[in-house]
Amino acid sequence: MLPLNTIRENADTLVRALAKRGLDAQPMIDEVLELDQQRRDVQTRLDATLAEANQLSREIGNLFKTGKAKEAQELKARSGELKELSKELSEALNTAAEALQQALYQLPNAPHDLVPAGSSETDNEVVFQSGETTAAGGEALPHWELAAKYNLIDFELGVKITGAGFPVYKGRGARLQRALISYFLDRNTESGYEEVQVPHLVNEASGYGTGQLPDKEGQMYELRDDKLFLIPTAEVPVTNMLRDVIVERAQLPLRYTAYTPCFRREAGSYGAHVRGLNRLHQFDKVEIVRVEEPANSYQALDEMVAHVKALLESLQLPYRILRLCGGDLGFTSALTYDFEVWSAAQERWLEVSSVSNFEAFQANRLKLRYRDANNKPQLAHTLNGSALALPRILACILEDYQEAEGIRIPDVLVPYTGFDRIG
RNA sequence: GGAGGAAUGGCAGAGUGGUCGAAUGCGGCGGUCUUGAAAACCGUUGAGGGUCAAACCUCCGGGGGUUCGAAUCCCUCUUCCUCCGCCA
Repeated sequence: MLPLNTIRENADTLVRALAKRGLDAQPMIDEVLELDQQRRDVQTRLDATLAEANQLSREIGNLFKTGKAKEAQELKARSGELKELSKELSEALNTAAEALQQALYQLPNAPHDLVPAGSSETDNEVVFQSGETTAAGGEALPHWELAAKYNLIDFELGVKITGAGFPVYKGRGARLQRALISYFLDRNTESGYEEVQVPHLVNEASGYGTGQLPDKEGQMYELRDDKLFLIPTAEVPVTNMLRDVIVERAQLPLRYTAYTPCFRREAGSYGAHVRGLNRLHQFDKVEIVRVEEPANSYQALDEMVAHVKALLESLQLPYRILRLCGGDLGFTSALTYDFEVWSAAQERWLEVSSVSNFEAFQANRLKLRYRDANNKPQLAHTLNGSALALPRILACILEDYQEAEGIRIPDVLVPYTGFDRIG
């Protein structure tokens, strides 16, 4: 949710920025400004009414104290009127505030200057590409065949237990995934991210805090009896740790890393391109989250990008970095870099990380603030990124590291796996 | 799951119907003193709305009610604590 004062002060800039999403935001902005004005008008009238009522109560109290009960009784009549009026105004205020809130919820974050205009992923900008993208050539097997061949992952078993998109990892496949998790957590921790273990179910307030709610509940699994949601990403519980918090400036930046499973309904996505590990309903991910002063948040974004780069370099996987265009940019993000790794057998790029700066968009919903140089509470900036998403990394390692007689394990992982090849 | 108790400012903790946004202590910040520091003393110190600035309004876990007036009384929800039961 864009902060109201940003909308009031920079309406024109916002409209121009939002145009990059292919959105004509002018009518929405106008509506917000009008609803804001209405809300304030009602608030002003309510305040005046309450002020008079408070004054009157004091007078009545004094009259009673000095034994002038009769005069006090007379004033009660006016008090009753004021009460009636304040009740009406209070309801009007709620209505106005609710309408404003709803309008604000509809507005996506304003894209940063660097975001290219564009309508789909074809308009994303490749900002970096590493070396060779062909590792194994025409003989390469896709990871689902490798997984079957070496008994690493059993997709059918997952179907039996739960359904499609819930694979069972076995033996060295399970061990390799666990190794990756540990490796990523260790590297993140070394870089100053504090490891946290968080709930995998979140309440509604948390869903609103990071922007999954309203409107996107269809993407999450919901436990209706308890009004809880399975997390689609660790971003939700981790960022919501800071909900309703005012952070001292000296404590910034806050840096967290968390490993969690992620649950996504992915309704409507089927077909060959979702085979194997490409798209799952449950997958593992190690996430990094930062809270920053606004002045530092883009430097922080660059650091996070550099960090994820270093992880991929250390695994020696071919990858590229995309700057998402306006049309592909997430609702809550101002600037996002996607990382994609080359899948040698499928001969396509697989997204393994998405690193975003949300600026004050989430903080505004979360009421996450810090004290500025004048000690005044201001909205902080939040950022997060995957470091990294496991299944696709696993898929690319299997495919890109395959040899005639098995699969090699990237050097950095060997201390974690305890073996240096599969097969 | 059963029975009790509690929820107040960064923390601790007063406050049971009227000038209480809230005593006091600790912590924080500023100052006096000091070569410097500590101690001591003085001052200051919640958030949001609103205003050029003020006035003013809201907030004592959430919601509702009683009353001219609620942190204080009533209802309800949530959370926490104690005891019992169950349990990884």
